[in-house]
Amino acid sequence: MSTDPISARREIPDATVARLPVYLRALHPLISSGVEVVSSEELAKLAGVRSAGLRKDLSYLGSYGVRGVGYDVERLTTEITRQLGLQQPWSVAIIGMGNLGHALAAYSGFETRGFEVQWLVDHDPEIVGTEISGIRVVDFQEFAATVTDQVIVVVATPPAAAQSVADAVVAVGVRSILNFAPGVLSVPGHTQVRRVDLATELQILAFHEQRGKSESRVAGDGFGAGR
Amino acid sequence: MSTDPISARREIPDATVARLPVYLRALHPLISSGVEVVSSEELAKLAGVRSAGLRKDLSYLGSYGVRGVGYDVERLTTEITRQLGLQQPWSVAIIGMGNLGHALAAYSGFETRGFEVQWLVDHDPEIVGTEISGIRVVDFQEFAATVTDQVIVVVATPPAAAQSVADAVVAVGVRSILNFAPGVLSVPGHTQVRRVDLATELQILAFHEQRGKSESRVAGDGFGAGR
DNA sequence: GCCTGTGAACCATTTCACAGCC
DNA sequence: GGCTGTGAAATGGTTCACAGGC
Repeated sequence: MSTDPISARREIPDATVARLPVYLRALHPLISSGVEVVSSEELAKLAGVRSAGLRKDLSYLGSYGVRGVGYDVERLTTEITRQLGLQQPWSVAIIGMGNLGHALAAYSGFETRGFEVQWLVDHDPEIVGTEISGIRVVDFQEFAATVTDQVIVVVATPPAAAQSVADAVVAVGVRSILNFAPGVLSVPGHTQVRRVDLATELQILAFHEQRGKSESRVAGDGFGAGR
Repeated sequence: MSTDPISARREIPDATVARLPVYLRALHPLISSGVEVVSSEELAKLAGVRSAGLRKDLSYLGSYGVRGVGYDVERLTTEITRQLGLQQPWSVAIIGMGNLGHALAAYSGFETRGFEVQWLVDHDPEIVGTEISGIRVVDFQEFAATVTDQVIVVVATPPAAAQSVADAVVAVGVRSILNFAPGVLSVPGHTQVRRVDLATELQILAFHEQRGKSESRVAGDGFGAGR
């Protein structure tokens, strides 16, 4: 089934994959402050998970800890980065330059996290050609003509336009979409879509607050950790 | 193993709760177009899930379908709305009026989905007092002085400020936080936090694209549905 | 006949607990 | 002694398949 060039023989569970970025983020300040070794207990606290869960997650990547000592911060960072495929940066195209598109374009977290915004796309002739955050806005034609491999498309259009944008980018060969527009996108089976929806998140919070069920939960997915 | 055994009347699984907003959204166009009855098959397709899963989810709410017929669109909408606690609107406070805060303030999905932005909060004196999307920006003091019950706080500050903002709102009695700032917030056990993080989402997409593992997945959580 | 509601089987994930190693 | 790595148990979630009711 897998035709893996290098390692990656191991099947990493989806739930673990979803937490790796959190670990990566938690490791960053440790590197910056010169910490060389971290225990599963400490890192788990920083990442908001339980130590047993963290150890199990990391065990899927291989044995990068030292018993009785902990994990080498730098090596662990390298390894997670490699596993996520973030050694070489990924190109990002943001489609839809409304309020949200603007905000996403200005988001500084891209470059530091292995992504590079390479296209800002809109169909409004008033906006096309202008510069936002130092990047020239292009129309869809130009995006389609210059799009390369290893690209992730961020859909930040109004809901009504989202599906046709999705169809268009899929037609151009894009296989990964992050959808900020409300609603479910219908795409062919080999395309991945992740959805980020403000109203959904608020509604889930509302449900739990309404019931006094407010147990601490660090969202998205992941084994909760108290406190 | 519930913490409070007695009030655990009808326990709706977390995974189901996370999908109810999606169903609600899928029902909306049906109502608008006057459809009165929908089958689990049809609604599942609209929501991007499998029909068996949809039926199981809805069964936790009670028996609101009719065998041989389907679900009454209006009644189902009412019931999900009720379960999510969205009959009376929730107040939302957005803290941090940078690019993202602006975009969120302008987001039109709030009102139609049971939420009302009641406070825009920033600490920059240049911004406090100005109007954004028709709402006056206040400082934290004024927010703290006027905050009511049933409020959800959206944290849209830079990462460095997020934890202290969280501490401050928790101190004021807030128990539900939607965090857009990268990083994990540490809060007391009775507070719920959901996290929305662009970089995390992109990294998960990168992982899957890197492996040819691009199977269609409707993100967040939820049983996937092909097509 | 058709479509819901649901026990039972199946599968994924989390937690436990401890063996193994520094 | 301390901390990782991991089988095994427990939990939670999804899918199956069909009984039940219109």
